Amino acid sequence: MITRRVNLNDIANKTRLSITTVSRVLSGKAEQYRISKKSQQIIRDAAEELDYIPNHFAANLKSGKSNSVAIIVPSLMNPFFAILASELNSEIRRFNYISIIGDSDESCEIEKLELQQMVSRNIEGLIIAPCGDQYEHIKKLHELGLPIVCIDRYFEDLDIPYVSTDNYDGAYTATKYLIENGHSMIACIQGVQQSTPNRLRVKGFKDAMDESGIRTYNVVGDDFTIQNGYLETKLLLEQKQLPTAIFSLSNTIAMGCIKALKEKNLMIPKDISIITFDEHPYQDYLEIPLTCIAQPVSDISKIAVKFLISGINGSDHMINQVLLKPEMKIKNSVRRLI
Amino acid sequence: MITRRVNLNDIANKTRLSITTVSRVLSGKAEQYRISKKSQQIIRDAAEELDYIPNHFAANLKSGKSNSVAIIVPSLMNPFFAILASELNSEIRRFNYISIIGDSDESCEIEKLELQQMVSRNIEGLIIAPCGDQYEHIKKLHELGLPIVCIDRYFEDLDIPYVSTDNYDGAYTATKYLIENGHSMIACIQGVQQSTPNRLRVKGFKDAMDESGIRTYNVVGDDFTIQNGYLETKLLLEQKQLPTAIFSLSNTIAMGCIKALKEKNLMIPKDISIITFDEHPYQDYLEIPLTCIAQPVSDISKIAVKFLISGINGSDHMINQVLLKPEMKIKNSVRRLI
DNA sequence: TTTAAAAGAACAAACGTTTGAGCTATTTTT
DNA sequence: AAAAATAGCTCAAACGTTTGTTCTTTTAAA
Repeated sequence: MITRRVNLNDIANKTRLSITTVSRVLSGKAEQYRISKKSQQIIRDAAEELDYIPNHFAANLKSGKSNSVAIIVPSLMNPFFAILASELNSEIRRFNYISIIGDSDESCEIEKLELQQMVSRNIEGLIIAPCGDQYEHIKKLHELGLPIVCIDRYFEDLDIPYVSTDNYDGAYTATKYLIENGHSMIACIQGVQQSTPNRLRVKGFKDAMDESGIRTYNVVGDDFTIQNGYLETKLLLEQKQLPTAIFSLSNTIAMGCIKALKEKNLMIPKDISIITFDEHPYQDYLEIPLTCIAQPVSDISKIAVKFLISGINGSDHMINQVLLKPEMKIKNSVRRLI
Repeated sequence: MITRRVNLNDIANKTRLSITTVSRVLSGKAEQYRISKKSQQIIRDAAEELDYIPNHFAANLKSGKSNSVAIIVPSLMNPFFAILASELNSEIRRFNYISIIGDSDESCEIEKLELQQMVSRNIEGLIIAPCGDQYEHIKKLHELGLPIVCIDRYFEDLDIPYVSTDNYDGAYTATKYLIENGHSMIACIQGVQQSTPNRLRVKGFKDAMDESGIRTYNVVGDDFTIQNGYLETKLLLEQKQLPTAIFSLSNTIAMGCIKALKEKNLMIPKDISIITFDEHPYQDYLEIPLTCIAQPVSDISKIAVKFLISGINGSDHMINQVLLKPEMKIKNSVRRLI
């Protein structure tokens, strides 16, 4: 800014009242400190007239309250996280907090750096979908007293609050559904292996398979990206024995999957069936709407913010680690084989 | 935070050096102020050991540099803006700035409020896709010296820098393409009417129609949402005389469009052709990949950030209002009628 | 050897708020 | 009429940095 911003001092000078009084009126503490209605009006008018915009930095320096929280997700390019971040952002704003959004690009190093930057900006809380299984830096902050809520990805054996989907249940349900429809040659394309959701989804998949006495199955892949879905599907299609169904562990993977199938002129669900984790608004407009395990993104956001705000206000919830049930939405991408 | 954070004073005490010296070393001004290598090392070691994280608020209060900029878009739910915000976010980070992302929800009131909040957080710059044609609040900030870059939507008659697509050209090209393919009954579904891109797209559409001697055409709609695309298409399909082609002015509108057509069992492009503004990664996976006018989102982001950083550094570009040519990507959604 | 310059580090004020404590004038209670 | 309470407001320190100036010590030049 070229021109100096108007500050409390300017208003104090103009109104011939003290900075203290002005501060108290403008920060809503007028009643508490018995400032007369008249003075209040004078101050408010002056503030209005001078276009006063408070300096949060100065305020925070003294009060310790920054009114900002951080949101860190592994990739904003992934629509799942983009939508999540967007919902969190507006939910947080409802509590008069501002959010600083960070993208760790699936890198623990970047995650640490971003976290540092955000702490140095005096965030009062953190909502994070950690990118891996490294949690030292997060744990340290938690122990320092920073309210933290993990979303989507979390650490099972830490006592950091989290809100996520019941990934095991979702994967188990999806797999059972495939099996019930007569599939037994099922390939599973996974995402980031060391992430909790991925582990649990794979576990749900395997358990369902095992329970049904199906011994041979493939679990491949290593990233929640279109790219990974595409490449892994390509590879799967090279095998002598083609799978009759693919279980994709994210919407991005599913997209890559579809692309690879298209290239081979394989039809869904005629030639191969697909079921995927995640719902995406556009999924319904695909050639074949995909049967999916929809995560309750809105609920996750709302609960996460609720937990965080409670934490900030020092009133922790009794339970603060929740898994919400996902919903299977049956469309047209799974063929009935029996 | 429960525990007090480590500050410069703690490090000064530990190293028996002054706060000033510590500050200078840790903020990279050691050489400039001739701090000995030895002292530098001592200080850096101590900082490391104590887990020092600088307090940006305090730093900013003195220096005036907040190292943060604001990004405000009309709706993060719209993938176009979500992707744009995401790209801007990472581009800005490359310059060691942090971005605060805001969502004005297509409301000028919210936009003003957010802007206030951000200014009070001492942002050094602003990248905004303003939601309407109201610009007083933005102009005021600009005159106060805050570097601003408009993206996507902008004000033609202000001298605020902007980076956007050549919307007129895109719309003109798209319309001509439809006409060349023998279409003459063309409906255009628009978005927010008072936005510059929308106005120019409509103008491009009309000019192309007029030039081709086509006098009758429909321009309907009022929002860049799936909802709007859906409803307007529904209405269009109620008419006695159906259009042979629809020109959708955004990817969201196109989605609504497709939904309405599906419900009526109309096939693209057999029964009706579609061309749309915006490209979306998922668009290619639709039943019928949509022919579209792709905006150079990455380039827009990079140029916008470049302009902004120049502005912040006080070195304004000669030209700072640019329109990038969009690219028509021909897929399969337009039928050749002749 | 004296003087000047350079190296190395510290002082202290400032940034714009918030906040506990204190002050004066007025009103209420005794 | 004196004492106590209340209303209304101000003082001044503090938050954790940055920064222009100043101080001391060492090194180089005369």
